[in-house]
Amino acid sequence: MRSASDLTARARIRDAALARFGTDGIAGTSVRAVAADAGVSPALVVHHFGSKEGLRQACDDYVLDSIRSGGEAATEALGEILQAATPVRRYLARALLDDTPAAGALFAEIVERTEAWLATGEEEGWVHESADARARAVTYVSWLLAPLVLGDHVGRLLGGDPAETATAVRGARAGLEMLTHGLFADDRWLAAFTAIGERTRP
Amino acid sequence: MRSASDLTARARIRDAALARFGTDGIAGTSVRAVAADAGVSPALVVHHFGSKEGLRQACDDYVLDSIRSGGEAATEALGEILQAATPVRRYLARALLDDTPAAGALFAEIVERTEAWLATGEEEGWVHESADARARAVTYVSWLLAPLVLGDHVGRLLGGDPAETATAVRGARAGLEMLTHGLFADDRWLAAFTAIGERTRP
DNA sequence: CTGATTATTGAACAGTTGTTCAGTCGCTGT
DNA sequence: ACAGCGACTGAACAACTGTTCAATAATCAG
Repeated sequence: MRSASDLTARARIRDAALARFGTDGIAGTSVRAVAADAGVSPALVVHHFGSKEGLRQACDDYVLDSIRSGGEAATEALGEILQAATPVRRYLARALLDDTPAAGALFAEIVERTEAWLATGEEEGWVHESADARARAVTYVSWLLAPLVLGDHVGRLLGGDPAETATAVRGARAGLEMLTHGLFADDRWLAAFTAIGERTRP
Repeated sequence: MRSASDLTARARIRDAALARFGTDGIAGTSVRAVAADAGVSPALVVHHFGSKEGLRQACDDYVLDSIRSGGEAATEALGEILQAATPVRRYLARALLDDTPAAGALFAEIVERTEAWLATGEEEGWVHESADARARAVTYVSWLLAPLVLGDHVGRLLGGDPAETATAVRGARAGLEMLTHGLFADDRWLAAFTAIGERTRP
């Protein structure tokens, strides 16, 4: 019933909320603004979603479903995210920063998948071994999401439109370069940081 | 005059705003809440800062000064940021997402410094060469800031308190590992992405 | 067609928002 | 002592907030 008629006012409200929440933040968006964007009355928003919080949860669910149904492998999921519609990206970034339960679950889920994926890579020999597989997976995922959250700044400095696919690809390629050939030619920084780690837990 | 008496009500208001803005977002924070945290009347905060926007700009300036005066080299600046007081970190993350002019300037500034720093490294031989130095610098900086913006999620999955220094060090070490030895043992992903880049601009 | 269920609205509510203003307090220079 | 000045406040303002509710329009089963 829901997915059958997804061009209804309900869907329009959700899309409007997604865009506005992503642009202005959840707290910075009024129900009236969402209603105006969707071309309906504020009362209809409440009728369909119960409350503003309900509307936010509906956005959470929609974004989660969009991403989960996107790709199976973690890397493909990343590609989907990067090329997904901009409103979804922006909303996801907001949700991650606002520490929405759904966003937290999604982050944990991606980390889980990534850790398994990297473990497979280790077994098959195309991923280097790590001293701390968990921390590596978490850091890797946070790096994947970084251009998503900081998209505006990254895009601005890379010249093109932040929403432009070419800009995202350019940044991602530079990242893969670092992840493949490494950035530092010797281990001076790694050694220094390892020393700090030892000093923290003597 | 300002720095002379930095324990005044004005400073207390700024600190309270920094914390509240970082936690609840700027739009989600009321002047009354800031005033209550600082133990003053709402009228006093507008007396000192003109408006809520003025208060936000004062926070911007304060954070920028804190970071700029921190370290000279980019890496040291990073260390300062990571170990800086949590409210400043949170506020900076919010400002980056809200696309504050000051935050944009700071991001550009860090990228500039980092690009120069990496160029020096290339000359001195401890940084690998890159096909796109600019994109690499931008991506590298966004990776540096990622755990800052996603601090809550990262910290949660790394077990410890997100504000705990040890947790941040653990994640940073895993990152340096990837940047030193690389993550991928062969260039299958890099080749694939380079192909995508070529396909985007034929 | 009738009846019932759903979609949709306008008006209104109580509370919160940022901001204003007249006025009080405490200090400092003369 | 007294005038001046900045820190500081309580009360109030208009605008906006999320939400409620009765009433209307549309849809659909029988």
